[in-house]
Amino acid sequence: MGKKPGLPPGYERFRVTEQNTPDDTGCGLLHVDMDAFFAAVELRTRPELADQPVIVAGAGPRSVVTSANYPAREFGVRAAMPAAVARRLCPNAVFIPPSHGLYGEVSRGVMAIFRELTPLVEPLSLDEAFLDVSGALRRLDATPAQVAELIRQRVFAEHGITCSVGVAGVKFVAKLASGMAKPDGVLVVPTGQLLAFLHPLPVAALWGVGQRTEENLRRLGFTTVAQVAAAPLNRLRRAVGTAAAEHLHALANGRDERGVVVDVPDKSIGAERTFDTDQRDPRVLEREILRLSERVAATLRARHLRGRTVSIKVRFADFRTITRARTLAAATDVARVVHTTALALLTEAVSDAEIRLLGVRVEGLTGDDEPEQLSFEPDEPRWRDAEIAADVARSRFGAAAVRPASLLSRRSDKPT
DNA sequence: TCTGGGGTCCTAGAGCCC
DNA sequence: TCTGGGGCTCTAGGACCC
Repeated sequence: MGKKPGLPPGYERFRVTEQNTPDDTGCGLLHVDMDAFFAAVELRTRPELADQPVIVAGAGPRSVVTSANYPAREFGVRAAMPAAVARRLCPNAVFIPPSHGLYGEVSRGVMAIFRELTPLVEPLSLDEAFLDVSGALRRLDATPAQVAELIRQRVFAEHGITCSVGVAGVKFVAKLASGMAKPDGVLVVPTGQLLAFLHPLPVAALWGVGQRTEENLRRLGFTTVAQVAAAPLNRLRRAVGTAAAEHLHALANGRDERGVVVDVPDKSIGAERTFDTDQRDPRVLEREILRLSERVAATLRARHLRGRTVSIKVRFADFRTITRARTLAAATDVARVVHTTALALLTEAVSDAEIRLLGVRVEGLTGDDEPEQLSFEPDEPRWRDAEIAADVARSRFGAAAVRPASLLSRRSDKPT
């Protein structure tokens, strides 16, 4: 969401229309991206708002825009923009709080449509996925562009939202194309025109070039993809480091060997919270660390994972951010262990400072069926049993059914 | 304008082992 | 015994993505 839409001058020839069908031979990779996904899902039940600016954002004083429909974007509203700024830019917009459960539901339905067409589906987030349809064309009796159109028709018919599709022979070009096809369109980049498509674009079009890297590249005189493609690797390395230089050079020359990966394993599980107002009370901070540890451990158990490294993130009032990590003797999914470690890290790293955000993350994940190393915490198995029992109670009676005693009282820090 | 929350990947330094 | 270097792991921070 929040990608830069729009077609550069001269790129109409790549768009699929009734009059124009670019050659899609060998273009088996599709990138499908829902248009203004969260806002579009909300508009299904409030169609009378379709032509008005609609912004999905949390209600807190520090919330940001999660999604904005196209009328709102005309006022300059973008995803990740502070909600207060969005309100100033577009005072007449309708603000809707996000309903993440609903978006997950719609997302599962859409992904199911993709999987009916091809087993090679790689979801990137709730609202986008790569599909490799090259092996399914004969069975579907269709070209890649026709599969793209079929997907769009079915997603709209069954879920009432529009999506855009990029069709190409390599992944990142398909992704670029879907962004340019927005809203509600299909773009095909014929294999023979890959470089003609890529080279006029600004460097920021390349996957992995954000604000900082763009600025570094610009300082060295690189503003277009063509310039990066022609650059000596050594000069690029100076701008962006070894790995990024090789990566960008390959992409700029249209090389992207990555295939569609169906099962991308989780590398870490985390949770974080920005306080409505900065906090320095140790009791508030300790309770938040406990709450976050509980959430992270519950997610680990739900996904049958354990992790060996516990890390915390602390963002101070001045936005300076630090992280601290500790690797345990054995992988864990027990909140008690995550909490004890995270709290120790917090106590060592911070004393008496105004804190804006706290986060807890567990990394170095393995499956919970892998052979267990003995923990140094003798009570860990008992804590684990107790937490699993609490998981069961929560699944039956709701999330509030079982909570640590220290999370039950006091509304002063407004637990969420 | 003033910056959420969930992630991944890369770099660089320190410490350790061989 | 001392030293250097390579490889590995851990840690911290930064950039990026949606």
